Amino acid sequence: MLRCEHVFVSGATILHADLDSFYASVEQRDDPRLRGRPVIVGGGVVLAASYEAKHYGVRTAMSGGRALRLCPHAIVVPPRMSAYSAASKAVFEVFRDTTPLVEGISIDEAFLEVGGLRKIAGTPEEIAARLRAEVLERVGLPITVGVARTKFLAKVASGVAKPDGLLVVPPDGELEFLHPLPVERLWGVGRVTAEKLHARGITTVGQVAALAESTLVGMLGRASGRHLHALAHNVDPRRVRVGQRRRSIGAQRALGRSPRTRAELEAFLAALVDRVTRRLRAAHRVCRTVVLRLRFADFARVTRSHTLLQSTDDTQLVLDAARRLLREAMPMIDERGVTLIGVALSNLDRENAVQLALPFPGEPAGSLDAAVDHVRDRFGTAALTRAALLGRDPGISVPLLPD
DNA sequence: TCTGGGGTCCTAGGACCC
DNA sequence: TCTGGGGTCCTAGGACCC
Repeated sequence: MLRCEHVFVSGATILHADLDSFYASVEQRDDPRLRGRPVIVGGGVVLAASYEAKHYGVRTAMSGGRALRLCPHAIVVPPRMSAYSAASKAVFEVFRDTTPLVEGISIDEAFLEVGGLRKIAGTPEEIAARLRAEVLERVGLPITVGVARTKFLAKVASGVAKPDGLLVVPPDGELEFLHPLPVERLWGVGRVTAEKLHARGITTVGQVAALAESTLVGMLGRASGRHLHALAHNVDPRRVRVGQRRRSIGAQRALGRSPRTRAELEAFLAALVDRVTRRLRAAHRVCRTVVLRLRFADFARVTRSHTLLQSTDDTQLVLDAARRLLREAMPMIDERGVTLIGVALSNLDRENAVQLALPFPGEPAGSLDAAVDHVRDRFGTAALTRAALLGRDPGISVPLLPD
């Protein structure tokens, strides 16, 4: 019988590893008095709840008041972000000792590709069991692992196996596993989408799979419809990718309901910009778009953004842009009352024609024609306009060519 | 039930370009 | 002077995830 390596690789070789109630588990690990008891991390809002608390219906993102009504004897502890960050680093070390192909999804979950390790490390199931034991031994935290042929199914499997579980979905049992599950298990189905589906009597993945893609697109829009159609049939060709970079960096602050003066808002804004640009520089990255986020008393949200001509990691340049956005938003704030202010930096590391044109203004005037030709040929006339705008700053005029 | 802080991706219109 | 099809970038909003 012929056996070749790709037969193995096409089996269930993707692990989705997910720490259980991560923040709460770290608290229980570090304080023995919390073990076996309902623990809530966070104050005004539940950031994480131990399984003992979840048993009473406490959920992440629930208000603290409601959580305590559901579970009056819960122990509420303030978050210790640095402890969680350290625990996450230690767990990711275990991941990377297992396989070099690790794709981090968030602070407490990752995909691991183990298809090439069969000869040296055993079957994916054996590797997953060992991974769980090692995370417990080296970091002291429970972790659930789902194993499947696709990323999506591995994630569904870990969700079903929680807490402290291991579940392998064999390639010949995928749809039997998937189709009886409620639609909420599908990645990308939240409250709004679930309600739309429920309204048409659709509650299981199997019912979604029975619909034509065009029907789903009609109900949910193009991207969501196609996405859901594919997932319901377990079509997910995404590979595990190493070294995915963040696409935005942000910070925000809830303000409560009391009215705020413009001076107060400016002070909050400066603190947020300082925080976020420090993180930007620590990551050795630059941004080009500054986003101001606001939330009003009625919980409606708006964003206002400005894209700079040039990428930067400079606190003052970002703050100048953020201040302008805030100033323009003041009438809205005065009218509606602001309850949250945030700053996000996006368009990270996006080089464009402007930057490529940058060296040219410093060069002898004779090379400007060559610079203009170069920019226009490579990036079109629009890029040339931007290059010319930039060229004005250093006092050098780049001639705009008639098209 | 009265809501934190950190993210991702998609849509849609307008400006502009080829 | 009026016209099509295809593309990018910017801005704003929204759903969703942990």
